[in-house]
Amino acid sequence: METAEAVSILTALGQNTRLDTFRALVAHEPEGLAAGEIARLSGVPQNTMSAHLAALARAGLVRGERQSRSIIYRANLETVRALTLYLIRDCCGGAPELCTPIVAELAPRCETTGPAKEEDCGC
Amino acid sequence: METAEAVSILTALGQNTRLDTFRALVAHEPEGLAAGEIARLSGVPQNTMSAHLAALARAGLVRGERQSRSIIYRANLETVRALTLYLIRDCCGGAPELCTPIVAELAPRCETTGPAKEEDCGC
DNA sequence: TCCATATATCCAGAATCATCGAAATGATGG
DNA sequence: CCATCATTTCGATGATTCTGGATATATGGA
Repeated sequence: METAEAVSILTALGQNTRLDTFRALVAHEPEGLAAGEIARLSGVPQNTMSAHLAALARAGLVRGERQSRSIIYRANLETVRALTLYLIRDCCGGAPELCTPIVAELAPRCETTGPAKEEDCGC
Repeated sequence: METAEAVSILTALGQNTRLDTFRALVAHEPEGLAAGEIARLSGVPQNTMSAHLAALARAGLVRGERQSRSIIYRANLETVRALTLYLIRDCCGGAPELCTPIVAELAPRCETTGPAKEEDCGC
């Protein structure tokens, strides 16, 4: 991932309404939510929410698909995965002390066989 | 981490100059860089960079320490670690298909014993 | 004390963003 | 075709952010 793309994703998530919206969509995977329902759940006017959803979509964080009258939005976890790996790799390249604790915390199973060595860390 | 804190970190990194600056500081760990040197490397006026560094510091992403005349800034990887775990856990809670591939990609060693089971994933 | 260096703060202009009322677009059923 | 519903687009307003010139503060040396 290029830095410019990371900036756009970080900017999209760096706003309260949008981060909340994204979290709501993640929580409603895989069914998704209609745009109007998202707005109603958040107590935000529909056109305001529409603008935020467009921003999230531009960053590749959500995708909207027309389904009859409604447009169903769904979270795109692949983008979060790419952003996460960008952050970890970009940091881990210069400082492996970041990668190891994250892996250790996410996959405690790996701890029983010892933490991953630096040269095995995909960073 | 609360969502409000995550928003402030994401906002701080969601700006080109600041993300570049942070990356430069990560690359110069653990010595750090003087504020003026950062500005010169980026070709950004000194006072503009000072404002960006203040924003990064407010988000806990960097720390400045006076050393004689200069103020040496250093990246705070702990904040990136916390943000990363927030993103993964917040997403993984609703969709474990995010956590597993990240762990698999970061710690290939864990793959040889099979990917972590969902109930073992710290998400 | 005076000067040079290094950085932060103050301030203002330009640009971008968030918000929302009003109107337009698109889909469905009668 | 018309009425209705769901959503987006338009347009305007207020708030925030980015930027950089000028100034203030802090440190160290002569």
